[in-house]
Amino acid sequence: MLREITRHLITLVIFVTFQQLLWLTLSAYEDSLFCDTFHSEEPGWRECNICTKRLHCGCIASKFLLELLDYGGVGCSSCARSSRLHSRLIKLHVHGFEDFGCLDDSSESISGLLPVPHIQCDEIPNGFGSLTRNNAGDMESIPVESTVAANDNDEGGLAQLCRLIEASEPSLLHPSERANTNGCLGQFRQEEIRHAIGDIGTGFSNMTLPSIVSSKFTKADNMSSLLDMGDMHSSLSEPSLSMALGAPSGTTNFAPFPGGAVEGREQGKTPSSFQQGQRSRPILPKPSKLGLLASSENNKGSASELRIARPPAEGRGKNQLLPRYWPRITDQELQQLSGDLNSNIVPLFEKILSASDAGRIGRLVLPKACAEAYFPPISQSEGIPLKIQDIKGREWTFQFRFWPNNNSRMYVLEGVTPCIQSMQLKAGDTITFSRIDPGGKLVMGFRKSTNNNEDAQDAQASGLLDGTASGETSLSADGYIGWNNSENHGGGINGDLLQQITTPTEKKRTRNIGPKSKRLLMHSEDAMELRLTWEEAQDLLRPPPSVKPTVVTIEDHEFEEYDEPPVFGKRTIFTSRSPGRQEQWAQCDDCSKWRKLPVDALLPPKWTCSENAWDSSRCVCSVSEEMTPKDLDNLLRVSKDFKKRRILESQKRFQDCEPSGLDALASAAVLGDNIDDSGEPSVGATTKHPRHRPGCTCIVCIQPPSGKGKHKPTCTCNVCMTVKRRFKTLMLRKKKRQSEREAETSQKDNMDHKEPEVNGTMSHEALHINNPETAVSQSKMQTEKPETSAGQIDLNCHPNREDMPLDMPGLTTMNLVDMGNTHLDSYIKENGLSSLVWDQQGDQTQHSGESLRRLSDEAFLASIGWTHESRRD
DNA sequence: ATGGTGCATGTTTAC
DNA sequence: TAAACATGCACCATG
Repeated sequence: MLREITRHLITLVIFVTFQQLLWLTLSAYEDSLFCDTFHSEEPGWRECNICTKRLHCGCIASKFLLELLDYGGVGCSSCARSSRLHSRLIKLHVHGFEDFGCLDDSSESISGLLPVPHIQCDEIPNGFGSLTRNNAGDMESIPVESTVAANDNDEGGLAQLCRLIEASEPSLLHPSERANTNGCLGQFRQEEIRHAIGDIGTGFSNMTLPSIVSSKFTKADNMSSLLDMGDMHSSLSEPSLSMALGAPSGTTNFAPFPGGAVEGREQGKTPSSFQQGQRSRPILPKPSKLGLLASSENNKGSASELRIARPPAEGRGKNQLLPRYWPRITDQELQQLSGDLNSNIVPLFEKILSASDAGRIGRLVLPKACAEAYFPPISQSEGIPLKIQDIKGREWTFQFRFWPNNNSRMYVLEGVTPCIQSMQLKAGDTITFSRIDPGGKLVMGFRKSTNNNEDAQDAQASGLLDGTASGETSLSADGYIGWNNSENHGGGINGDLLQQITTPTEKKRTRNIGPKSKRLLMHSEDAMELRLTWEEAQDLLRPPPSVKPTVVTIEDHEFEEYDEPPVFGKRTIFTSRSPGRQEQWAQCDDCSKWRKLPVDALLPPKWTCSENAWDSSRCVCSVSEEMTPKDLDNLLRVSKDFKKRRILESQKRFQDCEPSGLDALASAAVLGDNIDDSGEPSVGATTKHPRHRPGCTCIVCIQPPSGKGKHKPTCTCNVCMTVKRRFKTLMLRKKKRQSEREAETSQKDNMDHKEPEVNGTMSHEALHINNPETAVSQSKMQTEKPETSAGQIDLNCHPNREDMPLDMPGLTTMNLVDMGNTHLDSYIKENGLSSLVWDQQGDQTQHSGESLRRLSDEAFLASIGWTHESRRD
C-alpha cells in the first residue's frame, strides 16, 4: 500500500514537473503554439490552420522529446512510435513515464500516448493530458480542459494532477490513497474532483472516436489498423465523430441547430468554439456529466455504439436545457428512425424515469426547460391534452399541465401509466421525446435500462440518473425511440456492437452515496424482503453477552437497560412437551441434529454439537438425536404453539395485576406485535427483550406503566384510545365476516349437502386435530393467510360476544380465555370430537393436547378479536 | 380501503 | 443560493 502511494506520488511529482516545464517552454514560445489542425509551411514549423499561430516543433521535441508530425499529431522524437494518428489527435510521447506504461514497445496498450483532442492554440499551455486506464486496462488520455488547468495556479500542479488522476481513474488510487492524497494536498474537494470528471468527460465526449480509436488500436502508430477498424466501425463511428467534432453532418438528417452545440451559456464560455465550429472545429459543449457518460460509454469496448448527447433542437428556451436532457441518439439510430418513419426525426429531449415517474401515480415530471421549449405553451394549471405518438404508432393523449411550485412551475404529463406500462418501463429507463418534421408531431420512445433495479436505485440515490447514470447499458439502437429488441425493425445494427458495459466507478461517485439521500428507491419486493429480514433479525436479538443490564424500576416495573447493543444469536425453538416444563432446542450447524438446551441458554450465531455443554452425551455430531423424526415434527409444531401459549401466560400475568379489559387487549396487542405468529423460534424466555432500549418508541415503551388502576375504562390516553379504536374496528370487521359467513353457509346448505365441507373452516380444524401433519401445514397456512385464519376462529366465538361493549368493565383476560374455552368445547362437541377433551393438566396425548391448546389459543385470540391480521396492524 | 389530485417540502443541482 | 425536481402527504372521491 505504502509503495503504491509512494509510487503514485512520485509519478505525480514527475508528471507535474514535466507539465511545468512544458508550460514554461511553451510560454517561451509565446505565439508559437500549435493546434490540432496545422499544416507545414516550412521545415520545422507548423502553423495552426485556424489561428495561424506557429509552433516550432523541433524545439519542443528537442526539449521534451516531442515532435509535431507532418500529418498531424505529435510523436516521440526518440522512438517515433506514436508518430502517426488521426489528424485531430495530438500525441505526446513522454519519456520518463514508465509508470503510465509508456516506452513499452511491446505493450499492447496505448502506453505513453497522450492524444489530446481538439487542442486549440490557447489551450496548449494547459492542454496537457493525463492518463487514464480504460476498462480493458488500456491507457487512454484525458484532455485537461482549460477550465481545469486554469486552476493550476491556484491549486498547484500536484493537486491538479492528483485530481485529474482521481477523476480520470478513480480506481487508480485506492480509497485510502485517495484519502491520503486529499489529506496531503489539503485542497482536494470532492466537488472539484467532480468538476474534473465533468471537464474530462466533456473532452471525451468531444473526442469520442479518437479516444476509442486511440484506446483500441494499441498500435496507434499503425494507421492501417486504424483504418481497418475504422472500416469496421465506420457506420457507427463516423456520424458520431462528425457530430462530436462538430463538422457539418452530412450523414445525418439531424442538423437542427444552426449553431451546433455551442449555444446558450456555452457560447459565452467558448466563444471561439463557435467560430471554429464553422471551420469544422470541434464542438466543445459545456463540461457536464453527460460527457462522462459519453466517455464512459466510449470506454465500453471496441464495438461500442457512440451515444453522444446532442444539443437540443430549436425550441423556446432551448438554450437553458441542461445537457442531462440532451437527447442521446446515435446517428445510426437517427438515420434508421428517419428512414423507418420516412420523415425527419428531431430529437428533442430525454429523461430518465424516476421512481415516481414510473410509479402508479401516472405523472411524469417534465423538465421545466424542456416542457417550455418543446411542448405547447400553457397558461392554465389545468393544462391541455397533448397527443404523443409512441413507437408503435399508437397515439397517447396525456394531460400536459403544470403545478405552481415555488413561484415557478412544475410541468407534468398526467396519465402516462398505460403508456409506461405498455413500454414496460421502470425507474431508470429513459424516455425520449422527439419531433417528426415536418408536421411537428411528437413522438416518444424509450431506452430500456437493462441494469437491475438496484443499479437504478444506486444511480438514483447517488443522483446519477441525470445523464451520467450508467444504467443504460445495452442500449438498443432501436431503443432510442422505442424500438426495443423484440420489435427490432432491422437496420443492420449488430446488437452486440451496442452492448455497453459500465464500470462501477463510473456509476458511483463519491458524492451522494450513502445515507445522505433519503430517496433511496426501494421497490416493494425489496422493502418486503427487508422487512422480513428485519423481523427475523429482531427475533434473533439477544442481550449482549457478559453485559449485565442495568435494572431500572419505574413504578414497580423493572426495565433492563443494556449499555451494549444486542447481539445476534442462533435460532432456537422453545417448546413445552409437558406442562410447566419448557425446553429449548437448537440445531447443530454441522450435522443439523437438534439438541435440547436449557431454557435460558443463549447460543452464538454458529453453534454445533461440540458446544453443547449442557448435555455431555450429545456433544458430538455422531450421536443420534434425542428425538425421533416424528417427535421432531411435533416439536416444531409445538414450538409454534408454545409461542402462542406464552401470549396467554403473559396475559394471565396482566390479569393477575387487575387489568381491565383494555389492559388485556392492549397486552394482547403488545404481545401480538412482539410475538409474531410466524412460528419462528423465539428468543429467550424474557419479556424484557433487549430491543427495548432507551429511546425506543414501540408501543411497549411509549405506553405508560400499566400497573394497577392505570387504565380505567374511561381512560382516554393514547394507548387506550388506540386499543379501543382497534377493537371497535375488529369487532365491526368480525361482525361483517360473521354475517357473510352465515349467509354463505346457509347458501351452501341449500345448495349441496353431498360434498363434504372439505374447504370449510370446521373441516380444517378437524384436520388439525386428527392429523398432526396436516395440522402443521395448516398451521402454517394460518400463518400465511391471516384472513383464513381469522375466518376459522370466528366460528368459535360466542354469538353474544359481538355485542360486547368495548368498555365492558368485566372484560378480563380470564373471561376471554374462559369464553374461548367454552367456545372450543362447544366446537369440539359439535364436531364429534368429544373424545378429545380439553385438559388443563395436559394429560392428553401430546398431539391432541397441543392441538387443543393451539385451538384454545386461537379461540382466545379470536374471542378478543385478535387475529393475525390485526396483530400485524 | 383505495386511488386520484393538488400542493408542500426536502433534496439535488446548477449557477 | 436559488431553481429544479422527486416525492410525500393531506384531502377528497369512489367503490
